[in-house]
Amino acid sequence: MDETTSDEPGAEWGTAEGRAMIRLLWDPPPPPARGPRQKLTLDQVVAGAIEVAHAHGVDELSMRKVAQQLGVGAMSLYTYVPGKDELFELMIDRAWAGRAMPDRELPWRAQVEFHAGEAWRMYQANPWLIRSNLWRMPMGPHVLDAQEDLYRAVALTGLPEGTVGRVAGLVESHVFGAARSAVTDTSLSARTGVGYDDYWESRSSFWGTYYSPERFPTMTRIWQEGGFDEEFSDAAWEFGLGLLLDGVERLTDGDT
Amino acid sequence: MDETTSDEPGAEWGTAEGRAMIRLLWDPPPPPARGPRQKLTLDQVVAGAIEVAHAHGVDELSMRKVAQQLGVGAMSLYTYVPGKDELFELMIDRAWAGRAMPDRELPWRAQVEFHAGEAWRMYQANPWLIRSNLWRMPMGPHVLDAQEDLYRAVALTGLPEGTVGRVAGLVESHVFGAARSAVTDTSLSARTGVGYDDYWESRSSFWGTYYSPERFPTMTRIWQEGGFDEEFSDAAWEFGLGLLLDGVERLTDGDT
DNA sequence: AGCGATACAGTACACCGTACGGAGAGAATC
DNA sequence: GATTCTCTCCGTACGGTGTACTGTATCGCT
Repeated sequence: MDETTSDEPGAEWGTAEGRAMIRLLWDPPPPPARGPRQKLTLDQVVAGAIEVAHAHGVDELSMRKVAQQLGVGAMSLYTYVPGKDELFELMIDRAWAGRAMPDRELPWRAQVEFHAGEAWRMYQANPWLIRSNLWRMPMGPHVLDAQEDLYRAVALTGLPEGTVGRVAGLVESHVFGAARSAVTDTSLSARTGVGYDDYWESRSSFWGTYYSPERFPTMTRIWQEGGFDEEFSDAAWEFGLGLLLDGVERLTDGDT
Repeated sequence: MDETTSDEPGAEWGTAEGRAMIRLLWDPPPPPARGPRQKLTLDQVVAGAIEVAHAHGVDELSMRKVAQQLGVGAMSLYTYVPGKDELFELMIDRAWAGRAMPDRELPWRAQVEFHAGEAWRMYQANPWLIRSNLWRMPMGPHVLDAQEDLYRAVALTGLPEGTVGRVAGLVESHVFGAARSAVTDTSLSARTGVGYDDYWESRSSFWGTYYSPERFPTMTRIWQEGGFDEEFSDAAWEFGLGLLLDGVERLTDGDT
């Protein structure tokens, strides 16, 4: 930690750290001119980390495991990356790199729906994105490109700028929430070895002992009507998105 | 990983674990009849853990710290609680216990908005709820009571059961997402010692070096119009909720 | 009084992120 | 060609984590 705390206030080291991270995200890693050749590339390190997250789950993601996966010593990773947090930011930006962009000829609603679908795909393909408390959105090129394009699509509505920002945030946030539910459920299933239906049975002591239809009448009614059956399918989040975009359409109609 | 795969299918140990957790959540802790008197109560343990989470942040929450806070040895906690995960589930249910219920005489929309406001308050008062990857919604009495009441309020719309479940989920998920943004931002500020505006300045190398208005025209426009200024206020999530409930109202109108 | 169950807590183990320092590789300089 | 300087790789170590195990002290019951 060379903090180099000079006379300037504490904002300074934040800059140094931030600059290093930004450079890591935006610049291709400069090949080491002087010393011995590197055994790996930054891309390989990030890919290896993602592989570990896929194989063992994000909770098991550790520098030692990543290093083992790549066939190097644990401390060697620190020549590619300042630390685990930074490695994780790179993983996130790489996941966002897989998001396709919608056809710009489509109407705005179709474009926004396309973006939401891509986000959903991304979370399904990379569940480790959701199950981590390390996550703050990095200012990586792929993240920003995708966000910019979503903003652009929403801006086609002609709504004022502030509203465009909010609506785009709502769309991302909504898909994230739906994915969080789905991933939490499936990862729970994987961990306990029981599926969605079995899970409730396995806690049947609860239903017999503590649950009473008198205390939870609405939940009971919804459950009886099968309202919880397709909770974690595509239909669930598409329904919510539809509601949201209906609201947006109403905004645009009243606007003119 | 001792899976103890006996002749019964894997649901078996899940049951034992689950039953213990459910009992912990729903039954007052049985006072130990036989041995020496306990120095603490389960409630005190949970309260101490929450205190630690508040004081040091959820990342610093550890069994040793909780024990120290309570003036006992680390291992003594395990006589009250099977492990850290279970303790955390108890913390969550306790947080939900603080959620007030709306006046049942109000129209459904006001009741739902009240619930959303309570959820927002809860997340603001307990930021550790959001910054943890341990979180899966426990089937605790306070969680279920609050959810039941939200379902009840949504059901006042007269929508079909499946839709009621989805809308309620959307409301909770929306507030959670907004709170996640807000909490992530403020905790980031606390950690780096720089506020929202300063943060961007501290990464100013990015704006000068890599950001180009040509690549991100919409973001630039929104930023210029001040569209990102009040991102983390109450207005932000209330706007989204309004959009959502507008969509719901449209559903009910078309229903009759 | 003695027995058996139980709470408390010390020690230990495996694992984590990462600071530090040494050994060796290879380009740049003399 | 010899030297110097930089940089990679990695072994070791430190302080932290959750928690299994074990021993001891304490209490209610017989």
